[in-house]
Amino acid sequence: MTPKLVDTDQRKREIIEATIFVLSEKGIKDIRITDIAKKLDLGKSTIYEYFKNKDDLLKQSFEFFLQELYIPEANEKYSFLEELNYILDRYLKHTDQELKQFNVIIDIFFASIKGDFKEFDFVFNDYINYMVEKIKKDQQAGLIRKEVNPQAAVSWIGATLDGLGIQLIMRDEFNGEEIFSSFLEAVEVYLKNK
Amino acid sequence: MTPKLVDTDQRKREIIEATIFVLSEKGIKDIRITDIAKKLDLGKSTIYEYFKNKDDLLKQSFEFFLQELYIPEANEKYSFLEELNYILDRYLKHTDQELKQFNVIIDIFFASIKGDFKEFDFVFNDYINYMVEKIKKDQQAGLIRKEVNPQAAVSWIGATLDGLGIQLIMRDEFNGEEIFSSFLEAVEVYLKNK
Amino acid sequence: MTPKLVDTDQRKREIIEATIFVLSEKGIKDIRITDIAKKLDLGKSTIYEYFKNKDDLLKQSFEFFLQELYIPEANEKYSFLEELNYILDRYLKHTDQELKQFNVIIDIFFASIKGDFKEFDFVFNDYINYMVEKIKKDQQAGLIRKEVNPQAAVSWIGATLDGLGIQLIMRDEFNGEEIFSSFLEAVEVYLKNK
Amino acid sequence: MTPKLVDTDQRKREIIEATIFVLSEKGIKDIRITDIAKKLDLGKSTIYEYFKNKDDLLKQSFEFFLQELYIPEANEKYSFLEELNYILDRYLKHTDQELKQFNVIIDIFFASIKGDFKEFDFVFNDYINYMVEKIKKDQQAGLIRKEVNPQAAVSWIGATLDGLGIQLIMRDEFNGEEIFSSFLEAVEVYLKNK
DNA sequence: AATGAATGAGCCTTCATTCAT
DNA sequence: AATGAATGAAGGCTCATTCAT
Repeated sequence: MTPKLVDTDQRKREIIEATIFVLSEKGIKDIRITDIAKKLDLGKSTIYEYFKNKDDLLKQSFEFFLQELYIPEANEKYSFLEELNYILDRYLKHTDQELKQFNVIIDIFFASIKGDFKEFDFVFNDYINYMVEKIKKDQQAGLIRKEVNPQAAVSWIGATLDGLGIQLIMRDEFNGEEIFSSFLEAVEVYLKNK
Repeated sequence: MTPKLVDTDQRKREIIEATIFVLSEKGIKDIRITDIAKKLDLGKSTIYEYFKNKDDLLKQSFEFFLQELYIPEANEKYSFLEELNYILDRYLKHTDQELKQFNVIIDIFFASIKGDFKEFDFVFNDYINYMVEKIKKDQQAGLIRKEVNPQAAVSWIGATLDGLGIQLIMRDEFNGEEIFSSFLEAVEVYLKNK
Repeated sequence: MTPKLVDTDQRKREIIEATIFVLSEKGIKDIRITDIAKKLDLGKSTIYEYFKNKDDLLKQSFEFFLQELYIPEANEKYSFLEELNYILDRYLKHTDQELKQFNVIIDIFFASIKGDFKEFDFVFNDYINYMVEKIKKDQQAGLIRKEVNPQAAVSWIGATLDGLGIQLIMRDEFNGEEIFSSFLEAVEVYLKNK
Repeated sequence: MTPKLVDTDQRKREIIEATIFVLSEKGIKDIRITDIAKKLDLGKSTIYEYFKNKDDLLKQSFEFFLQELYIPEANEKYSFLEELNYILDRYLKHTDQELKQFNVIIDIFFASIKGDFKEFDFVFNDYINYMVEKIKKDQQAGLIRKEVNPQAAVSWIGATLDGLGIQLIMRDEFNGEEIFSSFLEAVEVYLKNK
């Protein structure tokens, strides 16, 4: 029994990573199996050894991408407002590379909306739940007033983040600085308002 | 010279309306000229008598759709907050029919982001400018504090509206009532905060 | 019985003339019924009142065009060499308008070769016969030596004219002057050589 | 890595040859990708694996065809008149197969004139240059008189060859023998005339 | 495990032609 | 006599997917 020359899992991951790369360049509408194969210098049919079909490949790529993306790990110690601040800061200082990644998120987002990949709702839900818990903790710590409905607040604040992310991509002259500080001020006033 | 048997403007409009209908059912990714023709019981080629190509048809359909959609004139008398209230109210009481329309907006929105129909930026820009003016007027009327940067405020508030609209479609159990009132409160506090 | 408002023959001729015009602009491969109708400000279907189909229209247009073209009338008094001279002179001093006409001839020529309009052989045959007769007359008048086979000579001289006509159209820097005088000299030497 | 089961170069060549065959049967106006595929018992889309599009296929087929056709090397030792003789001889003794090939030349020729494949001018130019050089050499060897302008002579002699080739195809009762000898005599007299 | 080659299904688009009025 | 409107038929091309090796 000879050892595997190429780890199948490894190869699978390579394909997924190539998929995400191509996705970030071309977008979901224009991605072609051929592009991915070419990127890896593999035959098209090889991809079908690892994935049932294009949809399967995309789905698994999305999953992988999202897992990599949302790692709220070390942020446990931050308050809700601090984290919001941190997120917007990342929006602001994004690299071109990150901007491209953002495009992938948008693709997943809209595919999810359109029902093509309904199963990705959970990601957004997970994130919302995480933020809701944060607000509750802050309320107990007295950082946020008790009258605020955490679910409701996170819903619209999350919506704003989504909308701002879209603007970030769309507008060439997106004046993040001003907009974010206006938004942050509003959230702060609202959450602490006595 | 025989009188026109079919009003071509009328027919053109029929095609556009059919296009929007099919769009709301299938989405921009899956719309086929065949579908539209079938819906109208027309031959495929007939459509090409009225539109240069698929892109042209979609573009004109989008234009028509958006014109029908955004008719803010009558609202001139409302203040910014009142109008925001009004918009969210329409979100809340939407019919199934309107929900489907929302799907079309998402498509236009997405296509616009993705650069496929860059020309529709203007619609969103128009709307933003309209809101900015409203805030300025309210600031002069003393309804909104002078410290607020109208541009910045409208940017993030608009983003929220976009994000909420998306949630509206995505989530089956979207608790609009609570979310909107939380959002409105935050905006109000922010704009009037002394 | 009211008099005809538009003479049908007149209208038919108009259509034919428009066809030739469009032909000279776009060539046989790219001519469209629509173009002809548009040129005349007529409905497409009107053309079908006068001609069975596109082929019929083209055929009749060709016929008309050729009849107009080859009018060897007054040239009766010229000798063969004089006429050759005259033809080449027209080649040389062609207007842009005539060059376009030449394109039509090429089209007819090749369509005829390709068997699409086999019936136009006769035109070229007519012309050849006309030239053959001229040579014979010149032979009797002692202008051309008796040893020359009129049929054979006209065949290759005609071939040269065809080939030169093609070069005239093809080559932007076609140096007619030199080429024609070389050709004429050769023909003269050959026909008169004792 | 499995060995190639089908030699792609071979297959590409097969497609080109099939294209030329269909071209010789149907002509450029009526050739369909379907025809070529059917001839080879291949799927239409297979052809698109080897050629970018129909134009590309035609262009490459033309190139291949012309390369096969014009191989004048070995004739270096012949004088201009000998070569002319040789060419006309080939005209005369053409097989049916060659006659069909001639049809392909006509197509290329016509397409080239019409500007559809402008790039094939070079073939004809190459041939003309080759002949011009031949005449110059003969002039130095004293076989052709110095007064002859090589460029001009080749132009009209080439034109004659073109025209005669066309007649060859068109006329069922083309009396080559007589015509060619008349033409050759004329050329000889002209080139050597003192 | 890898893939080269092939393809079917399907889409957009063009254009000559028809037919009721 | 004229034509507006509609369309069938056909062609080019794309792309995910298969299958033998």
